[in-house]
Amino acid sequence: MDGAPLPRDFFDGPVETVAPLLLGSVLVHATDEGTVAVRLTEVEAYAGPRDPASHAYRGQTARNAVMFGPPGHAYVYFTYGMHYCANLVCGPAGTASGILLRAGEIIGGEELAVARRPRSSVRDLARGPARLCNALAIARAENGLDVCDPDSPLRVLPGDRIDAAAVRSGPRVGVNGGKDTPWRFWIDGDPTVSVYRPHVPRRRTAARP
DNA sequence: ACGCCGATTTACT
DNA sequence: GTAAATCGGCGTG
Repeated sequence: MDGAPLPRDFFDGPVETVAPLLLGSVLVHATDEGTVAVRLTEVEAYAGPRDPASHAYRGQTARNAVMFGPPGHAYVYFTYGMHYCANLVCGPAGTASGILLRAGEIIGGEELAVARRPRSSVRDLARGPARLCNALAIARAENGLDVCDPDSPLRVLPGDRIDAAAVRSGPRVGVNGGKDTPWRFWIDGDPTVSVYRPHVPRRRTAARP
């Protein structure tokens, strides 16, 4: 897995424009265990403070601070008490927009990815945002890394160009606000695209008599 | 095939 | 207190 990462200006544009162009690109994470690479097949765009579904909607906090920084950096957040999800910051600094990496196909280091996720089939290794982070060992330590830096352990490399006709879009997964915004993008027919689950409010888990 | 549920942190009301 | 950019296990059909 070699070659120059995507240039920073690739990410320096409207997030909903950049997100579909990111499909087919390759995210690489090198650790002391080895290197795993994933070809991105599904992403979601989140705009800044004007997008009710975005973590930046209510302004800057300690968690989302990276979103307010320069483009081309990884915003990794922890959710549901156990999972990590990764975004790539987009647009000019301060725009606070990001592209959630929802799914991909493992194209390098499959053995290591399987070792990290022994219960998953090969197809499921990075099929879902938290699974993708798990397979690539992306966690808190990777928050803020520059994916355009050739020396960074976490990088994004250009991939084969995806024909625009092969890119499909639809509503984002698991979000309440902005359901009418079709900012989920995926490669049509790719088996590693996550299964679409419409948002269903979960019943409260609290207070039982 | 599908539905329910628990795990358990973070941010916000 | 409670919902959240989730996942895997276990139940039922």
